Amino acid sequence: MNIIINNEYITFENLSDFDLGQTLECGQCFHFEKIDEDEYAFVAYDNLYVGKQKEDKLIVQTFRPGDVSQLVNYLDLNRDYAKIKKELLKRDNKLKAAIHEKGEVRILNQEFSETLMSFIISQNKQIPHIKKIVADISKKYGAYLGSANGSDFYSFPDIKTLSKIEINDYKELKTGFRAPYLYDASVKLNSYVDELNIVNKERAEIDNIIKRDIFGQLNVNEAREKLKEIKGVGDKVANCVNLFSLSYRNAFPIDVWIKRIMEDIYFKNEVSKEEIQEYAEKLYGELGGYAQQYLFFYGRDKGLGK
DNA sequence: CTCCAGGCCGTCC
DNA sequence: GGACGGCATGGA
Repeated sequence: MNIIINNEYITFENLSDFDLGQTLECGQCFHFEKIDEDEYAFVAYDNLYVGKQKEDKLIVQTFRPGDVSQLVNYLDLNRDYAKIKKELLKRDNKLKAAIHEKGEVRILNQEFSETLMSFIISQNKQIPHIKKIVADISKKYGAYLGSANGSDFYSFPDIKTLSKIEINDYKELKTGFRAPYLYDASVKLNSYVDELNIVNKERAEIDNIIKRDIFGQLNVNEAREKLKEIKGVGDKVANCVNLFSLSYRNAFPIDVWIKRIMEDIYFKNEVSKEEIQEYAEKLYGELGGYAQQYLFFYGRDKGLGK
């Protein structure tokens, strides 16, 4: 991979095992819009990016001076996915079709607070509606970041701002029964900031400190239980946060889709979530998160097990 | 009109 | 500890 910086444009050359569209559309994040063929506007932390990819070349427009390494880390571009896929196929050749079709997905390293709130919203909702609510919350409480293709983009509200949002405010944003859950999450997020005595820090740094000092010493099971202290967070939401934000690549979230897909591919009949969890752990081990995402995206696209 | 959505909670046994 | 209904809202 080669990186060239020219004013507000960052160009990545010789990319491998990466597709921006696949990475954003696979269901791991909700704060983006497709604005043209192979062109996406996406928000990470308090940055807006507009990326256009042609084969192994990606050009990203930025909207304020920032650290390139932040974007590289967000997109997980410094990891050897060829090696991961090779190892996964060695463990289980049944992943072949999924990896062949969706093998250019990368697992993002997203901001903890936004990922947590987004996946609390995600329960019992379809992806387009999750995206709408995330955009609405950002528009109402976040900061304006820039415009792309006629649409305005806003940051997801930071923790300090979240702490001022009341249950009824969330209800007005059509979050329904999730409103008290979102409120409780914002209280917990704020308590982390207080507990760690984080003052006067930049947004990304606050995120780093929470990840390091609250979750850094925990294994994936401990982190999941810690997250479940938040109302409205169960096994599935917790594992999504583990995988897509806290970098536990062995987390294997089980939702209605992955359950049906696993039953279709491996079991040929209905099995419990616990059984699937155990099976995935044995089969994929520390690479479970990658396998889960290839399977989820592939299966959802194919309508497997519907 | 019905049924379901990247689930989880409270209550029941 | 396992099963089950309820839950807000929107789209098929």
